[in-house]
Amino acid sequence: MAVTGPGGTPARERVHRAAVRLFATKGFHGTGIRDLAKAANLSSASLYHYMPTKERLLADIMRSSLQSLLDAALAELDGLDDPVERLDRLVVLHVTRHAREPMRTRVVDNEVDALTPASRRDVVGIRDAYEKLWSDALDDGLRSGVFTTTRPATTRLALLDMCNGVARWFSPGGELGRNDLAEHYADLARRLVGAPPRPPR
Amino acid sequence: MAVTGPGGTPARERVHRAAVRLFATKGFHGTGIRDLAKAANLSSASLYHYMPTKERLLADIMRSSLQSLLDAALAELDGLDDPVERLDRLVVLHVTRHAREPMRTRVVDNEVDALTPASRRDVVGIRDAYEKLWSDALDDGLRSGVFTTTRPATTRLALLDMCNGVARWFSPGGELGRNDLAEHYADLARRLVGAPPRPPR
Amino acid sequence: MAVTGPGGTPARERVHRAAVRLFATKGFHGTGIRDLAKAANLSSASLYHYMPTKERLLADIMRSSLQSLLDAALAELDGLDDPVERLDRLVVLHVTRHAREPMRTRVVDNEVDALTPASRRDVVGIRDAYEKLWSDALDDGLRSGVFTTTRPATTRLALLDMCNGVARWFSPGGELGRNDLAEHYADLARRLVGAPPRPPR
Amino acid sequence: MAVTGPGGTPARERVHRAAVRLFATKGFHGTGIRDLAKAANLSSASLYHYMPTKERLLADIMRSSLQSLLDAALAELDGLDDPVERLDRLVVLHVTRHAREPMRTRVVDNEVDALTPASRRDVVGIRDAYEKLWSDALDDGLRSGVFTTTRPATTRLALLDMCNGVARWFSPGGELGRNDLAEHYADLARRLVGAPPRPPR
DNA sequence: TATGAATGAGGGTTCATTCAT
DNA sequence: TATGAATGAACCCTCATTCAT
Repeated sequence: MAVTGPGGTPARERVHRAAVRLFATKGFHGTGIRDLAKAANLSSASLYHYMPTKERLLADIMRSSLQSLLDAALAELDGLDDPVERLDRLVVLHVTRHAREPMRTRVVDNEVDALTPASRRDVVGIRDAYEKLWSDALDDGLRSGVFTTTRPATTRLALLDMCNGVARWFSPGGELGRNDLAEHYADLARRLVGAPPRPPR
Repeated sequence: MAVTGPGGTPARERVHRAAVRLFATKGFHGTGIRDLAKAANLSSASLYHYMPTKERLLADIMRSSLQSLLDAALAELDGLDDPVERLDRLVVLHVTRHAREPMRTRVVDNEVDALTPASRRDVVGIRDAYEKLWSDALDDGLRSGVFTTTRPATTRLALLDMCNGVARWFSPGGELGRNDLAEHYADLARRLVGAPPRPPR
Repeated sequence: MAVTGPGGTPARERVHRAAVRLFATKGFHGTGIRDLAKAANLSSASLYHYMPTKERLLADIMRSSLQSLLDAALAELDGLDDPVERLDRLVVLHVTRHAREPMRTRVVDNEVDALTPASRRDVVGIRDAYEKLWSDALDDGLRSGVFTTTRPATTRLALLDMCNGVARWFSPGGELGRNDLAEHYADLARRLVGAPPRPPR
Repeated sequence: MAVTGPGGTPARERVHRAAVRLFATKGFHGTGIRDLAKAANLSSASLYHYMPTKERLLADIMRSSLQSLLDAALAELDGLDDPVERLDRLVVLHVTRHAREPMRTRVVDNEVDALTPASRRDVVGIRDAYEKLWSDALDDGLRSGVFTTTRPATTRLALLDMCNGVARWFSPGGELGRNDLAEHYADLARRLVGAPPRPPR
């Protein structure tokens, strides 16, 4: 039996949605518990039926966001060997997600410092596992000679920063669709690592 | 006769330094006026001799940071026509600055939303003027055929996001020096826009 | 089911009572939010369940006080034509109220300048409506010749000032009761406007 | 050698003037030391060359105001016996002063509660001496039968309240001059105490 | 489930005052 | 005489959180 509060949507979901939106636009510290309550159509006391703490709510959002991204990436890469294809897939997945959920992603990217040390360890752990997929693809490509760069570590960072940027400016209603955007970024990524361009469709 | 408070440094400077550091690491909303005071070796009341308001302090930091970057860029580009050289110079300047003052830059990049509408207008105005230098260089290069990309607007954003990222992870004491870093980014930037690689030294 | 806090009285009422007492004796600006809290047996944070703002609390007190006085006056005068009787009734009502609630009245009389422009407009509006009842009675009496004075406007002010004064010195426990006081003031008022003395009882 | 600060007027006087104006319009507690400084064209630190304390400044203003009123009243009444004439003179003096210096008078009337107990004793002492002149005149008149009232104490209060009111609404530029006003109040006062009207001029 | 009431701690800011210059 | 710098205490108000109902 689904329990839906006065907003028509299950309350827990409403709280998370509201939190994502507010944390993304005003920052964790800039968002008050009352803002959250109002946005979720709940009293601030009721909020605590759906979250243990404001900080834990943030941690949950970040953790689930990153975990889902990691899971998707693992599924995407499953069985693939070719570094170029792995890079392509990682970029397309990453950019697609960032374009589909820019708010959620902005929270993940900007609010790590607001976490408790314990939560922070968890979150950074997942993030590291995710970024290792990128490092591995890059390293393999460099070893096989299909990628070229004089500074692999720095190049990897540049590549990720470039892809992360999407969440900061992409607006879903714009002229450029998510898929076209992702394709374009795959092209850019190949350029960055010195891989041959993707064949035209 | 320089007036220096209990910290050995002129107080106004100490306040600004402390603010940059704290705003960068804990965020504007995460930084209390008492944190600021302690970091500047001042009472919280004394803080108000050196700033009208916490928000105006932030605005001043962002404004002066951006203005100085814009001024330096204008000086750097003065008299230059070649789009490739202009891009090189912009990237080197940008990355050097971001690596020299990562804190200050992080504040500029992350705390725009904490500004008053009025301050925000000012700050965004300067930032737009600065980014126009990049757009112009890119457009000129595309027109002359020395750059190639199917989506100029998106490519410009990707390029800037990549360069901005430096401020988020660069630590001055690391193995890679500021100048080498900047050179490497100039290489990456050329790749991104499809320009010929820079000749080896 | 009445909800009563640690003071035995409904909290909202306790807050208003305390505010009236403190604003009357120490002035609005001389009363701190902590004074108010202590007097209402509440923490200063809890205060804000019962008032939006210290200033709005003041405005509410003044508004309701004046409105209730105006309503009572309108009821009192309903159907009356004779200016002398109207003046008698106004004086008796006014003085009785001022003697019954000298604190509340002192706030109304002394703290208008502490109001926000918006609140001030409201409050002064009600006060003007109330004073118009006095003006009308005076004017009617002058027109009919039952009152005589060379300077009606000034006389009206003198009359009101005289009656307002009660709130500043009347203490409920004194030898003179509220009703006797009011009767005496009705006599004085008649003298002031040159009306015949009231018949002895 | 007169010492005049940057305002062209002796500084001490400027401070007092400013204090009178501000205390009258915003109240003692509503007036900050910085308001005072700005109004006196001085820094807030410099203020303390001309006053020991904000409270003592208030006390000085009130004391000198009342003392000067008392002195003038004593001079005015010197050698007079007739209660009616004494009352006339007191009213005219009182009203004239209140109309000439409404600000100063408002401070005296409204800010007694802001005084230190010690200052308060001083001030109230002078005020009591002054009011005794009124009581004496009234009592003498009642004894001699030229005044009639059933409640002398209350009537005296009503009389004083009426006269004090002038300071609250009189504005020097109005249609009614100070002297005419004072004459009118003398008429009203006679009415109040049941004395025969003053002969027409 | 849902919320009004309640609060200690802290938010940013201003207070009246002192003091070295 | 005049003032910038400095501050502890207090300003009004909001914070995240708890709890009885």
